[in-house]
Amino acid sequence: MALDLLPVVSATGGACCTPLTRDAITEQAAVGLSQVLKALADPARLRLLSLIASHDGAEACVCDLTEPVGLSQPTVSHHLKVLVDAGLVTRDKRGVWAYYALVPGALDAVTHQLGTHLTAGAAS
Amino acid sequence: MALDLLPVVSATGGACCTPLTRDAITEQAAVGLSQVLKALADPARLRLLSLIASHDGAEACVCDLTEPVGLSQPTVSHHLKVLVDAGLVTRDKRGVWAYYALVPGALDAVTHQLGTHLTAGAAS
DNA sequence: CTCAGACATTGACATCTGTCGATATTGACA
DNA sequence: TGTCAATATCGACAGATGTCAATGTCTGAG
Repeated sequence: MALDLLPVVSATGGACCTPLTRDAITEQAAVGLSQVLKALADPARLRLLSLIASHDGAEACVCDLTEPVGLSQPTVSHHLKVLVDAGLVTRDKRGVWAYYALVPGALDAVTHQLGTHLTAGAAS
Repeated sequence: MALDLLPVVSATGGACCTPLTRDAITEQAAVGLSQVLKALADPARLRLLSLIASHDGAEACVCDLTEPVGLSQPTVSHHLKVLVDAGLVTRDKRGVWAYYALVPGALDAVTHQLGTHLTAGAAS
């Protein structure tokens, strides 16, 4: 096929398009980053993370968290599971109580990716 | 009613609770922050933001964005509206074309709030 | 004025998400 | 072993969300 010899210019007329200066985020990276952001994008979960960070040693048990957020115990447990699945907190069951702690650096990784891909003129 | 004289200790037995070292994020701040994070928490919108950031001058028109993300034009327009409403990008219609540009500092404000409230031992 | 093209809006639909009540599971203790 | 308390899981429900086809709106060209 000699079709590849044809100039497929499609003649847009030199219109609106501005030139690219670098590559955008990949589909795969966007999906992964959005999954962590989805875990963060809820008022209850933000409060839970903040409460955990505010406790001594950056860890807290469910009984510390249920009352301040004003939600039922199953709902709090559900939100904490979402945060664990997103890799933002860890769960450590000691006896009857479950202690949740921040994962060091997890949030930094998110903000770093945001800055890398979503800031004008950011190179690496 | 003399009920308030009763010691309502509820005797939890001095159990699991760790002490607070500072105040957590307020409900109001959590709602506001989560709204911006919801706008970010979508693969298509992350790619749109990244594409805009990758264009010269950190701005791009819809015709630059529809094809790379692989979605229909109304869907892209919808996502861009979400980003505008969240204060992450601006819309500037010049003639027939609509140019979308990053809002400088908008992303920094988000990451700064995350670091302030969600990092262990972060003071202010 | 009419037409064509770029973009926004609408309406509809399937799917995802947050919430709760009810129930199951687990560990401490008598 | 049996009971109690802390937490997780299940089932159900209302509301939010992402997507597209169809249509509307606006601008520039002729």
